[in-house]
Amino acid sequence: MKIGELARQSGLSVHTIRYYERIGLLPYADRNRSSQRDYDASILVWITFLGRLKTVGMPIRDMLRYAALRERGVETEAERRLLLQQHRERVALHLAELQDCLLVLDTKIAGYAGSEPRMKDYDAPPPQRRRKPAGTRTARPR
Amino acid sequence: MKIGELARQSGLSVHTIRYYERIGLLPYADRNRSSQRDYDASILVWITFLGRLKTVGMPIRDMLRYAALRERGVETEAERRLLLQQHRERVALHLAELQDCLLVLDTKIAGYAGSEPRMKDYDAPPPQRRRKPAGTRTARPR
DNA sequence: TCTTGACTTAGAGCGCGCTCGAACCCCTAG
DNA sequence: CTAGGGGTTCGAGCGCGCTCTAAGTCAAGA
Repeated sequence: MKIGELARQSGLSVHTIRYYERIGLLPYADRNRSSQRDYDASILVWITFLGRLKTVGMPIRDMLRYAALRERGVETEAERRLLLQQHRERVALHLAELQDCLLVLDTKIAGYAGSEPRMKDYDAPPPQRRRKPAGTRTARPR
Repeated sequence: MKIGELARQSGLSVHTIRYYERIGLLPYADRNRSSQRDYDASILVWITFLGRLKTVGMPIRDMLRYAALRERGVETEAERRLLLQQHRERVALHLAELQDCLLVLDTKIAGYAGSEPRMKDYDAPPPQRRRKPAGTRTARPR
């Protein structure tokens, strides 16, 4: 499979695939005799997994650590597990925070919806006095 | 309240506060006679709200739209509600995705933990053939 | 009076994760 | 034979959200 095909199948752009290889997220791909990358379908499994790590917000530098461990084989499994677990915790925290905020947002949305009892907080006119008349960009000389 | 104090109380850095004012996320603050920003505590309410929008991943450009509407007063409430609702939907979707991925991660972690039955997929040696011998950076001349 | 430290501005720089451009190569169909 | 549509490399550029620097002002305490 050439890079364009892999792009179609993986959803990554050709540019991104090359970029990922460059930085080490994707293993160096064999080239055919015209120096074109020739992929095995199995790479899709790894790309899918990377996609999931990305979805859960793992930064590339951590994916790189994972990828490096993976290339070193079975002996690194414990370490890989740890890496995933640690990120898992971070995600769980973030998830909780997200849900909290979502609740607050919902309350606020509900407040906008009802015509009478409105949330006191954020809807008052700007708490600071008004913006300076436009064009008066802090005329203090230096 | 001067900017340093606001920074302490809000958790934003002084730099960030000034940046937010510059781009319009925070209303232009009054200056005292030495040109120093003088904040009213009520600004904290707005900053807190901004923080929540940030937590739920709203890009600054959307916060700006919201802030602009807010400065225009009560008549823009419907629009603001819409803005929040739309973002709410995006977040809800993201949340679901996140939870899915977390499940998959957990399965994988569990796979690493158990010594015998391991997930077939991602633990095989790299699906591509091995990385080129180090140092052989694509010697094809151009 | 002098020092310290918090403040001011304009503008440059940074880390992240891509994204694109230039200039070139190679294969295939018409 | 030629045109088109893939592919290749290196390296620059971009959008985001800050973050920092330089050079200066100002006010309070020793």
